[in-house]
Amino acid sequence: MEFKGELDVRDVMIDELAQGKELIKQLQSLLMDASVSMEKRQFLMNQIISIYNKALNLIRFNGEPIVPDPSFSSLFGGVPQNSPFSVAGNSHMSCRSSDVDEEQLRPSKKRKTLPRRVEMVKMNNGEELPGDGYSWRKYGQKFILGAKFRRGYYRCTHRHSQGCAALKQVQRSDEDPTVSQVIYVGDHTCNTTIQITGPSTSTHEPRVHLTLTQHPPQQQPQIPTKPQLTVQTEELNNGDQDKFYFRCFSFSTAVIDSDNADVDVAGWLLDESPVTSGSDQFQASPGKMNTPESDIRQVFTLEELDILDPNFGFDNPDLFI
DNA sequence: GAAATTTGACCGGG
DNA sequence: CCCGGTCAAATTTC
Repeated sequence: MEFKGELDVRDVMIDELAQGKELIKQLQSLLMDASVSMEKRQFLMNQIISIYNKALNLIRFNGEPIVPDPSFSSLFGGVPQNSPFSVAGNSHMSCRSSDVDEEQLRPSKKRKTLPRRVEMVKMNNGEELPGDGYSWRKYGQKFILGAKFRRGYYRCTHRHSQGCAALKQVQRSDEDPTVSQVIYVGDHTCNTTIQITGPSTSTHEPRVHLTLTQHPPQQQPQIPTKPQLTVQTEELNNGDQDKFYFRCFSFSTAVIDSDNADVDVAGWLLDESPVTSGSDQFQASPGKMNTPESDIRQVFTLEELDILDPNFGFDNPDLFI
């Protein structure tokens, strides 16, 4: 049997350690913030430990394959047992599947597969998967050897209408049934828009529109992308009544598109607590969200949002109730 | 009635 | 031949 050369192993190690460094930076800022939950910190710490374990193993075994823990089925790509998987409390903490793909550690004769992204998702009420911004159609489920729960197979709803080839697989964790591992396979090539119109009164037209748009990729994507959020505003002059409701997605990038300003907002939005209120003032049109309205929560007023501030950051934890 | 889900059959890679 | 992934008919939900 043949394994990757020393150079490849070195590259993988550099990747791993660089990622570890990034996570430590994240952890550092989380530790400064008292409002961040213990689980979230634990999650990051476990990720860091996992990465350093892998790097150590690479050094110890000079790139030879590390036997994955059998309690992680093939779905988990050989993530060590001390991975974040056992840690509850975080939705949509994601990592590139290549992080855990043993193909990185040895050459494969298998044909190249579609890009994959792996996410650990904490389910709402321990039962239902929070929405990810896409519309999916289930096409199968199967018991996988060694797993307690069936794996669900989903494809993009727009597979036939737009030829979108995106797939996802969902499997509940054996250890923590309130957590599911979601694997996104391939990228969306569909162009879908979900529009949410803000609250209106009898005397005013709606003033805020949230539009979730998935654009087809411009180039060959390396990993599946996430949708963009556009916040469009009109007549921002009504003080307290300008509250609106924000969907709990995780985004890699959101775009605020105001009358005269286009503001790019980088950062991740994380679902951290159960949704509580506000769904009665919410309208969705013309499409529908693929999660229940209870998944919508009031987050901030327009004033708080400070929509014209180009430095506005969605990753400010104070925004989230 | 259309759309979504369930479920057993089928297929192909290893 | 086994197993993971997909298909498609049947069934359920909206």
